[in-house]
Amino acid sequence: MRTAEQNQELANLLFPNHHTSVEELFERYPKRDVKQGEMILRFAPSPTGFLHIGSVYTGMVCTKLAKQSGGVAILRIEDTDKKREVENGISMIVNGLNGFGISFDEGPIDEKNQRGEYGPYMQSQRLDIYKTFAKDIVQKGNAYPCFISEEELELIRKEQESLGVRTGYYGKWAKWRDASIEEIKEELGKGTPYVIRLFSTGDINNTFEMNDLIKGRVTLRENDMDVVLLKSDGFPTYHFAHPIDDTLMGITLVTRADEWFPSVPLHFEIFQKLGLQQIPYAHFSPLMKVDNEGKSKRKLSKRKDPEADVSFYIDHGYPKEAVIEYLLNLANSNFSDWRIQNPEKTYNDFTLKIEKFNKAGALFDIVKLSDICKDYISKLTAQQVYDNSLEWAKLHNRQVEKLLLENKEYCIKIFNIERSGAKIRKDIVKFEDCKEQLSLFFDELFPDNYEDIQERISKDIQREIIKEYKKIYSTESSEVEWFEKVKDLSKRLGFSIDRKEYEASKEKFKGTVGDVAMVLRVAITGKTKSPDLFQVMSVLGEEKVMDRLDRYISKMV
RNA sequence: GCCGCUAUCGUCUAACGGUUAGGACAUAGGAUUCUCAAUCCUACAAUCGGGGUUCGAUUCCCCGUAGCGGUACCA
Repeated sequence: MRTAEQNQELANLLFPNHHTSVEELFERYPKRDVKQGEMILRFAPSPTGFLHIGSVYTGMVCTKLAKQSGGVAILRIEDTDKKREVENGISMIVNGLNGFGISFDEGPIDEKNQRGEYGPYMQSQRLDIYKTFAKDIVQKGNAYPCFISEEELELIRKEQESLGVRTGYYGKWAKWRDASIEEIKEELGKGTPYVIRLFSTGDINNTFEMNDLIKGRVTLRENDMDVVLLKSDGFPTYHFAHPIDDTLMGITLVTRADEWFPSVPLHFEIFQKLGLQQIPYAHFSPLMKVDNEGKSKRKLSKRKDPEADVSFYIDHGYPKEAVIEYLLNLANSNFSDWRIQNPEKTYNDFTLKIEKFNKAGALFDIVKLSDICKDYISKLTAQQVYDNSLEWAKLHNRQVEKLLLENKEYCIKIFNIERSGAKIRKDIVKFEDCKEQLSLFFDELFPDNYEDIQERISKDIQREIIKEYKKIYSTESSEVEWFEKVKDLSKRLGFSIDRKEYEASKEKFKGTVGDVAMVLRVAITGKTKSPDLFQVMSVLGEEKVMDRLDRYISKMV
C-alpha cells in the first residue's frame, strides 16, 4: 500500500502539467434544476459509419421517455476508439435519426456544431475532463499506472488458462498494482507506454443487490478486475467515460443496451472510487433474429441481416412512422391495443412506460412490420402517398420520379383509387410499391404479356365480350350503373349474373358476370388481379380504355 | 471453461397464487350481387423438463436444459 503522500506524488508525476480540479468541473457543469419526475436521458452511440435499427430503437425510446417526462434528451458521441473512426460519422447518426423523427435537445448537430450547455458532447473533445478525473483517482490511491506489454498480458492469460483460473488482470496477477514509486519512475524515464488501471478492492466472492428498472432486482458479484481506465493514447475507455460524462451531464437514468449489463459491478466500483453518486440503470434487451435453421436466436447483425441497417428501410421506402410504431410495439406491447383504441392519434400521444419493457430479447418480425406499414399507408391521403412516393423515387428510381413529376394530378387520382368509402385498399407496404401501383396506368410501364385466361374463356368468347362491351361503354355512369350494364351484357351473351344459379346448372351458361368482368380486367390491366375495375377505368379515361380494349383484341390473334 | 440474465401459441405478448391461459400478427377455412387486397366470422395453436412449498403454481423456491450476453488499451 502506498501512503497518501506517495499517491499525491504519483499523481503529479503522471499528470505534471494538469491543474484543473474536479471541483472546478462541477462548477463548470452545475447541477441541473430537475423537477420531480423529469428524466434527463442520453443516447450514446459510436460513430461506426453504420446506423443499426437497434440504435433507432434505443434512440427513439430514450428521446421519447425524456420528452414525455418534460426532461432533456441528449445525444453524446462515444468516439474514443480511434481505430474505428469514420468520416462524417456524426452527421450520419444525426441525419439518420432525424429521418425517423428522432431529435435531441442537446448534443452535436454535425461534426462542428453543437447545442447545449453541458458539452462538448463528443468524447474525443472531453479528454481534458477525463484527465482531471484520472489525476484525481490516482491521487486517491484508487488507480495506478501499468506498464505491462501486450506480450506479457498474453503470457499471463496463457498461464491462467493452463491453471484453469479466471483470465484477466486482477489480484496477484496485476503485477503493477503494488509497484514502488521508484519502479514507476524508472519506466516513465524509459518512456515505456502505459495505461491507468483501476485499483480494484472488490471480492469476486461477495455479492450485492442492484435494482435495474427493466430487469428488476438482481444479485451480482463484485468486480475485482483492474480494468483500464485511460488507454496509452490518453483516451478513456467506455468504463471510465460513462460515470464521468453521465454525472457531469446530469443524467438521471442510464438507459443502454443489454450487452452492458455484465459490466454493472465494474461501473459500480468506478462510481464509488471516483466518489460519484451512483446513477440508476435500465438495460434494454436487444433486437434478435432467428438464425437460418430456425433453431437459435441471435442479435440482429449488420453483416448477415440487411434489415439491421436503417438504409434497408430507406431504400425500400418503408414509412418511417410505421417503423417507429413497430419499435414502440416491441418496447411496450400494449401499444398495439392502444393503437386499435386510438386509430386517429399519432404515436406521440402514446405514453411509454419503462416498467413495461420486456426482459428477454424480442425477435425482429418483418411480417408484423409490413402489417403496420399497410395499415399506416391506408390512412394517408392520396396526396400524402404521392408526396412520400416522390420522396422515395427521387433517391431510388429515376423513371418513377419522372412519371410522378410530369403527371402529378393523374398520379394522385391513381393513388386515390379505393382510398375512401367502406372498402379501403391496403396493398402498399412501402413506397417502393408505388411503381407497381402506377404500372398499369402508364403505357411505358404497362406489361407486354397479358395473363392468360383462355382455360376458362375461349378466345372467341373473349372477343365477343369486348366487341359488345365497346358498344355500351361510356364514362358517364356511376359504379352501380356501370355494373348494371355489365350484368345486362352478361345476360345477353349467355352468362349468369347469380353465382348460386350458375352453380346449380352450369351447363345452361357460358360462365358468370365475374368471368365477363375478368375478360375486361385482363384487357385493360393485363392482369387477373387489379384494383376496382370501374375506378381504374375512370382514372384511365375513355380514350385509353378503348385503346386497351383494341390492343388486347389485336394481341390475341 | 467461468460469470450473469432470460424462458407462455410459429412471432410479439397478457394473466393480485384460483381464468375454459386472453389479445395481436402469421396460417387455414368461410362470408361478401366482378378479381385481388381490405373487412367480418370461424378454426388451428403455448405455460422448456424434473422436483418441492401450497387446498391450489404460468406465477414462489431448488435442480437440470436451452437461448442470450459478458469474459479487450471495442463500444
